[in-house]
Amino acid sequence: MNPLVSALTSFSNTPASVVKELENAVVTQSLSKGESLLDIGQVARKMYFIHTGVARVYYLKEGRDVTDYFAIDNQFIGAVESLFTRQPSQKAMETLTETELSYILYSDFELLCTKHHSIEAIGRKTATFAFLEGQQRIESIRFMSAADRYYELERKYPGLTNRIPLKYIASYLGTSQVSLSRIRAGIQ
Amino acid sequence: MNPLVSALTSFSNTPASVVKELENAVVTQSLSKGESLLDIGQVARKMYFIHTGVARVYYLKEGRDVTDYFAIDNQFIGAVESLFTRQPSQKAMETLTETELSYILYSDFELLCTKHHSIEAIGRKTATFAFLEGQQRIESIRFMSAADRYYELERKYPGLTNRIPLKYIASYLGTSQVSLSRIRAGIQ
DNA sequence: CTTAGAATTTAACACATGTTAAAAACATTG
DNA sequence: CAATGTTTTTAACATGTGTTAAATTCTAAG
Repeated sequence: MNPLVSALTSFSNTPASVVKELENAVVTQSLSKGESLLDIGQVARKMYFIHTGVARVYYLKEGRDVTDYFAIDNQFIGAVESLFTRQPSQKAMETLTETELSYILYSDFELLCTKHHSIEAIGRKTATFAFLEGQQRIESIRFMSAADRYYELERKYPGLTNRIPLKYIASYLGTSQVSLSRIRAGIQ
Repeated sequence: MNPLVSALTSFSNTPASVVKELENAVVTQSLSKGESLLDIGQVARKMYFIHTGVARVYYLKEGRDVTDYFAIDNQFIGAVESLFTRQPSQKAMETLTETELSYILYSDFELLCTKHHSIEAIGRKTATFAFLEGQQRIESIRFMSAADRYYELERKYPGLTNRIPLKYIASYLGTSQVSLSRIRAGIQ
């Protein structure tokens, strides 16, 4: 089964016929490093799911490149605000390594939600799950130091910090490259 | 119509019979200032909706009282992690003023989700909306100063800062009471 | 292997914000 | 209207982190 479909349907029991409809709506792609998945100003239309590789969502804040988050392994990635609101995205997405991924058009997903209660249930659970992840992010930003967030990132994604430039890590952690360097040196 | 029901059904078209089922599941209460809606360690079971008054979600972080967020006017409030995960809540809830509110048992809401596709759709949209609000909170924590967040709070809830103790505001804004005082004094 | 460019670390300084503690302002109650 | 306790502000100091810029290390191409 397609990894995206399998991730979605793991949230809920889904009739085989409905799974098949989902499968039909999903597209799989191989991309090389540094390819754009979405540019700033475009309306996002696709929910991506990374099979292998690393991608990031980023944006420009007062001229500076800020990484919003990374997706790796078996994770969803999308410019979620733009997907939901259908407004031009403030955020862009790109691959940071060679990447194998799938996507589904969000409009197709919504059609399937309306058509099948079981998909709607998946949608609710997925959104709920995403909400909880957001809450955890809020907690970690509010109460963990940049150092702690770095160690947490290391723990969660061992080796990531050697695979991609540290400037992306620094802005993701909400700190400067210099401070990240001090953290890595153990200076504090 | 009950304000909680009306807030939920505003997200989506809902058959009158289903609305009636929702109404039957909702309870309305009047509470005085300083009443507990949930204690730390309890499993949250209720989604609250404030008609009038102010309530807050808070928790203890290293012995200190930290306000997670406020609810006021026509807003939902709940210990959402605990509701969703059914684990004992790290967070507590209390009223800060006299409060008129409604609640629905989350288990009842989930039953209605399973029973009616239209409620499931409301659930998905509610969760999506909550997710987007969380994302905005993340942005404001990451990129706005405590001063800016204070002015934003003033703008969004005029007069709130005169209705409730500043220590709650300070911890909500993620700053100290002393810094908040400096902000209010315009010192910076 | 050499060299140019990028990425990372180190250095030096400025400054915003936290901390503790005291003072002032405000609220509440007898 | 005192008197007491609570809330808010002010003061003084320490420190962590951002900034700019230079030094070093790493990477990749010729």
